Amino acid sequence: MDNLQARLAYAERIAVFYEKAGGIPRMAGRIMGWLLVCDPPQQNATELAQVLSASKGSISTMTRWLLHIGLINKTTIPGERRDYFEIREGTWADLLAQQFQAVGSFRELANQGLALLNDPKGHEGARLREMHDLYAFFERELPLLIEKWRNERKE
Amino acid sequence: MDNLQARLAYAERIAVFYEKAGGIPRMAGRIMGWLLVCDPPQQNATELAQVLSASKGSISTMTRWLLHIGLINKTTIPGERRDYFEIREGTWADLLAQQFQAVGSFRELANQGLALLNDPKGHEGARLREMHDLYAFFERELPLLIEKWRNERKE
DNA sequence: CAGTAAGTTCAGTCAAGATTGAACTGATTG
DNA sequence: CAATCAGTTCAATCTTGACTGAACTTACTG
Repeated sequence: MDNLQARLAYAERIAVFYEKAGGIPRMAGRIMGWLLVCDPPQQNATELAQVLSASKGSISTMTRWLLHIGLINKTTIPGERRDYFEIREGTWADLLAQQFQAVGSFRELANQGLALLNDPKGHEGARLREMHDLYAFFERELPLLIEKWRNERKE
Repeated sequence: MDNLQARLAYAERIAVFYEKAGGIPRMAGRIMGWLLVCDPPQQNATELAQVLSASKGSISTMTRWLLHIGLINKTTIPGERRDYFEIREGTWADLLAQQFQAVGSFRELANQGLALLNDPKGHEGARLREMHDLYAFFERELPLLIEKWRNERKE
């Protein structure tokens, strides 16, 4: 690999981004970033710890977490006892779909708020009704969009 | 207000949610939550500090931030020198639109990653191409959705 | 102009959570 | 069985950033 430094810097940029945007721990973001540009695409824990200058401990914790979230795969090569990690195919659509789930919770939260008001249908409830209607709209539409994407992709 | 405690608990729930989902500071979330269910919908800094058991300092910092982001309005009642804060109308659509902006940045990040590879169009680039295509798709579609919402709303 | 009320700023404190490092388990190999 | 390697766990440390409280600015009011 010629441009190791550039790729590492890239992994770092990915990490910073995901930290801000999605609340993903820095080190987990580094792993994701590195797995996006490393060669070969499969890497074991020791390699990750070395190239990212991280402890085995945090690699272990974060890979477990990334597996749990479903962003990476753990594979083993027959005859080897090391575990290899790689970006899971379809990760991104799933990740977005998961983030979109929050929309449903917000719609629900708006409902709970309306239940607290004396006159939910009156002027007092306008703030929460706007919130509710918007989130309900997106709760309906976003899954359709993801569907559309998956169909376009298949062709 | 009869159910003060319930409304405060609600503000807290909103705060926790936004903290997880969007990286919004806890106290800013409390202010948003409270402004959603308080009566009247306008509240001044002193009232906020009192009801939320917070220091004037953090109220000042967080209201400034919320104003900057555009989630609330600052209004003044003629003849009074206090500032009143309220949820801005159209806040939610704007907030979503803003969060959707991140999608564009991700598409851009994917591009930068592809530029690092020796053979972006080959097998090596498959991971990043998937990321790129998905985000490009949503970068195109999401603004249309918001548009659609705004139109539906107007009618 | 003194007094008071509203709001801002900022240095210091505190808490949450990421990261490390060392001790551990378990599997493999000579 | 001793030695080594891969990986996990967890207590301790370190970092980041929210929050407070006190000193300050500004503006109104008698």
